Amino acid sequence: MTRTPTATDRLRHAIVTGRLGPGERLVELQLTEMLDAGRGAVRSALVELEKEGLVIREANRGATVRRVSLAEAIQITEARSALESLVAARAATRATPADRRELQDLVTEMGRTVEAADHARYSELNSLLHAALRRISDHTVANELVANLRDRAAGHEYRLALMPGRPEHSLQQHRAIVAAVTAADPEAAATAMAEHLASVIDVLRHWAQIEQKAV
Amino acid sequence: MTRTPTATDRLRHAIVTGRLGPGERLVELQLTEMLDAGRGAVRSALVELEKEGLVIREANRGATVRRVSLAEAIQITEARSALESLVAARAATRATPADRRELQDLVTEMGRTVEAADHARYSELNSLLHAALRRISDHTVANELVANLRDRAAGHEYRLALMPGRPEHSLQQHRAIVAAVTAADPEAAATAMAEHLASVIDVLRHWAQIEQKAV
DNA sequence: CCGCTCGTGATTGTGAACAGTATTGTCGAT
DNA sequence: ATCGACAATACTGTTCACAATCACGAGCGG
Repeated sequence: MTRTPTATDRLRHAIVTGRLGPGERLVELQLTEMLDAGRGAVRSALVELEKEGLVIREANRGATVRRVSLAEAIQITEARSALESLVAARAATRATPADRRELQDLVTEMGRTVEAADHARYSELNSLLHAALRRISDHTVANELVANLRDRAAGHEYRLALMPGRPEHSLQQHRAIVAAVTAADPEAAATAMAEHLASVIDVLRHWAQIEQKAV
Repeated sequence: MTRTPTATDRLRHAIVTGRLGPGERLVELQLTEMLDAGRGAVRSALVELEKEGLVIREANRGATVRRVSLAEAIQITEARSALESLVAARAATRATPADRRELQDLVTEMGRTVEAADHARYSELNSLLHAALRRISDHTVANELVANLRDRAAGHEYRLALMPGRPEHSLQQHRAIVAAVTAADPEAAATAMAEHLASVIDVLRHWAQIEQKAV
């Protein structure tokens, strides 16, 4: 029984997938037909998504899709790094033999997709791997926060996989994470995860410099 | 011009200060007079506070103040630990001389209150110190998350200061944090903060065991 | 030609009424 | 006395209309 997605879910999806671009105006009346919901539900959705950091609302001036700057994307990833390190450490202490198998299977398939240069599938496996770690960690609070942070930075992360040489780099880091988790070594898992996200942050910083030059 | 607190702010305050206890029913019509706001604003406040984890809403059954178990309080503090370590590290790299002075003044006053056994003032200084670190860190994303986590666990933290011997212990840890920050040593600041919150978690775990025996 | 004021349209904010749903209390049968 | 059906109640969820506010542009004076 997978309950039907709420208006909030649909609106969130439209934003993180980019169907509604940054800065786009969100007029309540328009959203009622787009989401097929009453104005009350739409208002509620806007309030929720504002709390999630996906939307900005100004009094009497309406809501817009939030523009997240590169500087903010870096902060988001830093926070994610702190939390996902915790998640990885916990996963290392809690993973069952079946879990370890699953993680290893995921990285081996990631290796194949890197060879095949299948970016879309790689990105998907990437998500699956992180999701698996979150499930194994069973840390409700951290998982909720991480999920939110991921959504917020979605607009900036999608181009990561397209960077030349990046998948190989990323693959190695994921191997290190999974190795630490399967070895039940929480400290190593945390540092491996931190290093992985630190390298993501490096890329973002690099882009930030380019962007500044362009202006 | 400090803008007047919204209905959401007032309701949040009532919950974190314990004026509305865990499990208490939140009837919209009652809240309209308690907060002096329309039902729309009350609804919006409930949605927001649900996102903040302070309130639970069930369809057609109304909202209640969320009960946070000790196990959850531990998770919350773990997540806070991860994020506040990041905050402390950033504060260490960004603190100005004036900031360092302010931090040192705070710990010396904390020392005096410990001698005087002034629990209330100590708790207040504790908050001020953490708040100062957050301000100095200038890490919007992490600060927002930490503020939220702090509110969530508020119901469990208030009794920490009453534990015998705890203030002395806590004071030492805060000294270590401030020392690392003033020394501009981010790694040391992060680990000092992590140790501080680890000891808080230890106390919570200790309580959890007692609680289990009591059942 | 520039700046200011004032109207107008669009959109949010709010209050009231109504409908839908869970809960509680009551009555009757066994 | 206990249980089940059923009515009464209390609340939430939704809709509607209207008031409040802001952005934009026209008109006017300098």
